Amino acid sequence: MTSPRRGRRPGAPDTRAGILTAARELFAAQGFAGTSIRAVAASAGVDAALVHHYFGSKDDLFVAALELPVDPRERLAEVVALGPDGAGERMVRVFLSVWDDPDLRLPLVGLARSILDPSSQRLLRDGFVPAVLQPVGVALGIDRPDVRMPLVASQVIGLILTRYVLEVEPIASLPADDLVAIYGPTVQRYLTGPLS
Amino acid sequence: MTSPRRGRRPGAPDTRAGILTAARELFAAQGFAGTSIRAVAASAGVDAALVHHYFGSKDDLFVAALELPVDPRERLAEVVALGPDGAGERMVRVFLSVWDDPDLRLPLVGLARSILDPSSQRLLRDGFVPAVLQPVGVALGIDRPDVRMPLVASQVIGLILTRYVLEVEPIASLPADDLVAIYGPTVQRYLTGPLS
DNA sequence: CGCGTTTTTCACCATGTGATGAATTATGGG
DNA sequence: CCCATAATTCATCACATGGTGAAAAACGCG
Repeated sequence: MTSPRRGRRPGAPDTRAGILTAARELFAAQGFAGTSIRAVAASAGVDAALVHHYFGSKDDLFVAALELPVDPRERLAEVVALGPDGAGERMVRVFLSVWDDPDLRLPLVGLARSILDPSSQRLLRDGFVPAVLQPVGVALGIDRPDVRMPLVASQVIGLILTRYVLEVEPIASLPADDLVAIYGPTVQRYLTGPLS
Repeated sequence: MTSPRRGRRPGAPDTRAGILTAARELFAAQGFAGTSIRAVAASAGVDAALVHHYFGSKDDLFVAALELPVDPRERLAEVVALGPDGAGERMVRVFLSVWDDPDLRLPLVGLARSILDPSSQRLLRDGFVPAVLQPVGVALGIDRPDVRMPLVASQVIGLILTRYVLEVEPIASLPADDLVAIYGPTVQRYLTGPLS
């Protein structure tokens, strides 16, 4: 395609979607700090000013790129519906299936890379844990959800990071069923089992 | 103190140590990307060129700042010496005590913040797990250390991040003994217990 | 067809970053 | 005391970044 010196491209190229795709890939691969707007633009085949046009600031691009098309609470509702028995395995299975969804993987990896960034770490501590996980514990009717759900988080975070971000073998490539069998009992104990 | 326009300061100020301290604090608080050499210099009360003088590049400063005065393998030797029974609790206790050491906290937090940085993530996947953890599994004589030690890592990483970096309550403030009681059985099962 | 709007690039800005080299000051040994 | 060396700052560089505004091209509606 021959680009004009300026101005609108002919046809209906969805450059906005192209930018989002490029952003998701780069944020996942390189993290927020390691990804420049120019890199996103180059990867999308557009000029960097167009990124600003569509998304405003880099922060706004990040938010748009990492927007999940599903609400994790809906997926976790499947866990709650059947009560606390066996909830450990069901939770692990839900987390794995969410992460194994091709449409969600890049945004989720991009999000994961940002959790240790001081400016973003409250996303997890003050967002995900209280707003997503705690209500699950409450809905399950478990004892002390305020204590137990963070324990669940500590294992789930470790599992997700080692499998999908850090790619530590063999965790990275074990079948989901194996991981459910391994981690289900851990999560179950954190939910309902004895803690000492 | 009135600084001269240029030149050596009188006396024996250990500006090199001051720079290292400032670097440790800032890398721990803001991560590598969020910490500039000028910020380190300002915090140490010196000119940024002095940071280059003593440490060379920013990468070299990072390596120097995060150098641990202890070899974690020595601390983990205490775990190994008593064999696989009870090794779960001993491991959790060692990790907590290492992290609770005031001299080690800042370098460790700085390191932790870098584990999800794509350029550094191999430190953990190809460094810590095979070089530090795997030999512990081998020395303990457990079955399948190549599979089990990464599982241990997944929980230890989750615990350390939620307690010391993300500061998720109540994990962040529970006494170490409570955490040993909670996480010891998990690590023990990953070491020697049934995985399915 | 003309025009307003949308899309897109070019040109540029301010600021910050990691890094370099020269000038200056202090120190200690001969 | 002198001088070589080490420590320190100033001045500067090349480059990169997020961001802005104007000019140009395409589109679709009246």
